Amino acid sequence: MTVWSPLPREFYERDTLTVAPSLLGQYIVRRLGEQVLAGRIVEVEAYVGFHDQASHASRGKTSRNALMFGPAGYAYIYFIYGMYHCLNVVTEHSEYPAAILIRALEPVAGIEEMRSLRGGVPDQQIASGPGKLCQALKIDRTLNGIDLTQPGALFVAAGEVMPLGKICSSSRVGVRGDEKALSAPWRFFVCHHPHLSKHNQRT
DNA sequence: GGTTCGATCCTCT
DNA sequence: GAGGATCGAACCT
Repeated sequence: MTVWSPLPREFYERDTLTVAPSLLGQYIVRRLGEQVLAGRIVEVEAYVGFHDQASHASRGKTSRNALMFGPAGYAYIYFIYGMYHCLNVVTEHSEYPAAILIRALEPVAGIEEMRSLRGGVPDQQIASGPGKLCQALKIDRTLNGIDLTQPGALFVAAGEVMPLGKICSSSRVGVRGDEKALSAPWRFFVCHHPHLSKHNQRT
């Protein structure tokens, strides 16, 4: 049985564009009673600061995005398009809005349950997208604000360090905003990994 | 109180 | 590649 050891808060209190690629290779762990579901992070996106037009924080602090303005190491989970949830980890310090969207996982534990939650799609599609991985791990707004540094129902556990040479980046997916927001290469992923979301993979 | 629309995904063409 | 699903937050009036 694998021991899942949560990453400390200090991990998230660094510059968001440093934390984002560092999350690749770490694990998202979801506990459902006795059962443990887990996946290796293979794709993320950074949303940083007051003026990132792609970020929910760009229009100021609201009840929805308040967590982004809070301390690091907590989950910011929101409901989107009437049917999906997205999981973010909050970074940096209080009163500065920053978070990292978890976009894709490679399932590593509880795969049978994840398959079932996803309706039996091929394994490479179980968690290959932000909405999909929330389905696969049974993540919804009831987990919004949970402390990801504590070994509870949802946390991030230490994995292996991803070699720099295996990390690729690109512009972010599905965002709107000014030229800067559209062109910023703030999507990070494991190059050529089979469990990525379906998008162009330029380096 | 009404309208708009989204950090998505699936299905159909 | 286009369109629909489906609903709550945000932003009007």
